Amino acid sequence: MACGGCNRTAPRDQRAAGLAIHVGDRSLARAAPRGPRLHLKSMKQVGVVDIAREAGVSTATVSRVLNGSGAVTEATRAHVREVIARLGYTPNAFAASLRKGRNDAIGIAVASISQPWHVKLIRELRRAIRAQGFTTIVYDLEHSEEVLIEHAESARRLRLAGMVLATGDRLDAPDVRAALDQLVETVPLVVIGQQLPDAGWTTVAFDDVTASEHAVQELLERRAKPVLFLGEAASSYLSEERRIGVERALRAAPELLEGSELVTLTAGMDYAAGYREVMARAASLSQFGTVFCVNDELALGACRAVHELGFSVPNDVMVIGYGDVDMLPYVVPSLSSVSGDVHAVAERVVPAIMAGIDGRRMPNPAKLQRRIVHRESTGGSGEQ
Amino acid sequence: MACGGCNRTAPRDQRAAGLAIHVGDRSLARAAPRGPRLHLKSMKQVGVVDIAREAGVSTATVSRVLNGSGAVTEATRAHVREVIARLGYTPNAFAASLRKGRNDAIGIAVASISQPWHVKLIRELRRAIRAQGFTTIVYDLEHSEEVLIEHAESARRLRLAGMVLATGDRLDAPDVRAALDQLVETVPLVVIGQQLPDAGWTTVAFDDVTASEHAVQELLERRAKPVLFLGEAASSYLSEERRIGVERALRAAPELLEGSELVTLTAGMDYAAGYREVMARAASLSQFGTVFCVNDELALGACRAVHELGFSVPNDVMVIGYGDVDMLPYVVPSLSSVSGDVHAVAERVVPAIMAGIDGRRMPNPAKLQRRIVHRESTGGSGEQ
DNA sequence: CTGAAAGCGCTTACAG
DNA sequence: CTGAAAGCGCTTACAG
Repeated sequence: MACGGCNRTAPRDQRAAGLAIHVGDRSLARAAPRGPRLHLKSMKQVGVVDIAREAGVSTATVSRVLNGSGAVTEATRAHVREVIARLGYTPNAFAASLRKGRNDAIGIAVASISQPWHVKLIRELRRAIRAQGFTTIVYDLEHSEEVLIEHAESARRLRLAGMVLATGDRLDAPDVRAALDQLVETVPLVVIGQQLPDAGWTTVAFDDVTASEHAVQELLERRAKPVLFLGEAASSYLSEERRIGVERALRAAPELLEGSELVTLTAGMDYAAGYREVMARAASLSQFGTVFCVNDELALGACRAVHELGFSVPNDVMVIGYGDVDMLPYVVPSLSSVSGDVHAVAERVVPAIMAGIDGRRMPNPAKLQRRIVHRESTGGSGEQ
Repeated sequence: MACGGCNRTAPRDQRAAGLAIHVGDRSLARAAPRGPRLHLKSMKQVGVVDIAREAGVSTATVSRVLNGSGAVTEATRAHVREVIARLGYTPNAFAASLRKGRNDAIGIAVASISQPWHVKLIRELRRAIRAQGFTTIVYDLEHSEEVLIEHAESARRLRLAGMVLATGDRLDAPDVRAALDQLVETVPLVVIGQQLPDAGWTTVAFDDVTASEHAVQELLERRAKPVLFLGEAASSYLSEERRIGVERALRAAPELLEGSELVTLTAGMDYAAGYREVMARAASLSQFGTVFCVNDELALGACRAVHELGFSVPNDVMVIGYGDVDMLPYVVPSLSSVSGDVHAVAERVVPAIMAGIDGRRMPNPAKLQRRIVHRESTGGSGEQ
């Protein structure tokens, strides 16, 4: 397409008719085409050849200046930089990565960015990964297997240098497992939170069984009554680990285990679910000494329900969550939680992913320990 | 590098010595080199030529099958697909984008993914953008100008099809403004939340002045006492808008304006800041009828402080936030908030970004209206 | 220290 | 419906 004002070629229509793009194996029909693309400020973008011509050097020299590689005279370097700035040149990341045969980006995929612990983890990992000279790209799985599979496909297409996957959702559904197995063929992977049998990747995990067991032991010392456990064993690996720990602690006192209730949630693990499950037990709530929740959102909802039912936290029933998000000290009553240190996670993950990039496979590090933080909702003190 | 087991060439060392990568204008020294890269499962990755050879067709046909473009016999298509699956081929996104001269990804940059409203917005935008046949890429600005500038640079290098930027932080610092002006030269941009003069992009915003004014008017009807306003005018555009609305409502009653305090926070707008500012006013708290916060996190921290000081929310002082995040109905007392609909935002943003991609510039749509949600912290009822 | 030239893996007119 | 060939914008041996 010719352009009146200049002798350059206009870029092709960005949104051609009937074009289909592939996401995973499905193809999404493209929306109806719009008119041909008008031009923004500039037409054909400037490239290394334009810089080279204008600076009177070769493209090789421009590239060397761009990448700080090879030796270039300080004078040449300064001159090329000046031309780059003057022409407003931005390197094309695709061309560079294609030629180099690698991508310096590492993916960080988390179960949900609406969970504050995952956000903390993302930021900690980003910092640690950048310190190694890599960039990062964030993936929000929205607790969806379909989205995970899609992102795994995207990671392969983008030839990511590595991938970190943090989720408590089960990864053993056949199609999910297949997607991960395929991913790990070409992209080094570190999974945070769960170990699958014969997995071709490194796993970093907390010892949730022990943490839950200890937490319940401490709570039973405070009040020797049955426990109401809220988790989602069906699709959640972490719920299962935590349930096992709770059961283990309760087995020390058979009559307590007898009276306890280990709920399997099926419709989410958010504020509403915690609220709903406790409200549904209005009649039997007084038999429990503790509501033990697999995350802090459930715990907050549970507290609200206890309050609405006319009971007191912690005088009538104690409540504890998992994750220790920033908000907990500020709610009334302040919420107790089982805490996991993101810094410790990042310290294990980064060497493992770097090893993967170097073609080595690092063995799984020892499980990380969690810490129980008692606040008002379990009678307080202890620490913090 | 030769490889004993196969006759293919090993990929180059992924992490060469002394290599530097560029982020913005700085170059990060790469960590010390490790040993040469060992191979994962496969060596040279399979490409279209391998598929073409194995299938007995041309690379053009393989490409057509891959993209669903052009006409291909159903038999050929099926055969090529079989070969692709058998050889485990994944297209190289760099090569495709380089050749096509475009990227079908749209960036979504938000001030902070630790704020639930932004997470809701990301998900709503992702859904709407995908429906248009584009993929998305999430950027977390961490409330940092430096990170924003970095991401703008990244967006240009990646030749993103478009960019959506949602932040209440001021964008008028010279280097930030320069980065955005440069970005918009090549990448269509839509900014959510604030209008800058002579901006080359479309803005979608709420009418925060009016919303704040109305909210304070309603609260003054409930209790005609001065207001404690918590915001961060220095670096926050949204704080300023909201402060103006609050002042406007207070001007109706000069003695109330007189007694009110409009605080300019300087160290963040999180739970801790809300808590700290109210605690610092232990002596004077009883003079205020309302604590008006520019976000929900501040409001939660403020509630806690009121509680610790021995006052009651809402009987002694009312508290209201901004954003209406999911948790608010579940805290005690449940928190009132000024709500903004992410769906309405996405409905304005997507056509604007599509227009930008088509080379058109859409005028700013009318400001969106917010809704005041009264819960227990302002005396409840009203709605919800 | 610098340049000429090949090539990364795709897609797309163009020709048949 | 299919193929041969050019070329997207870089980087990198290689030669000087």
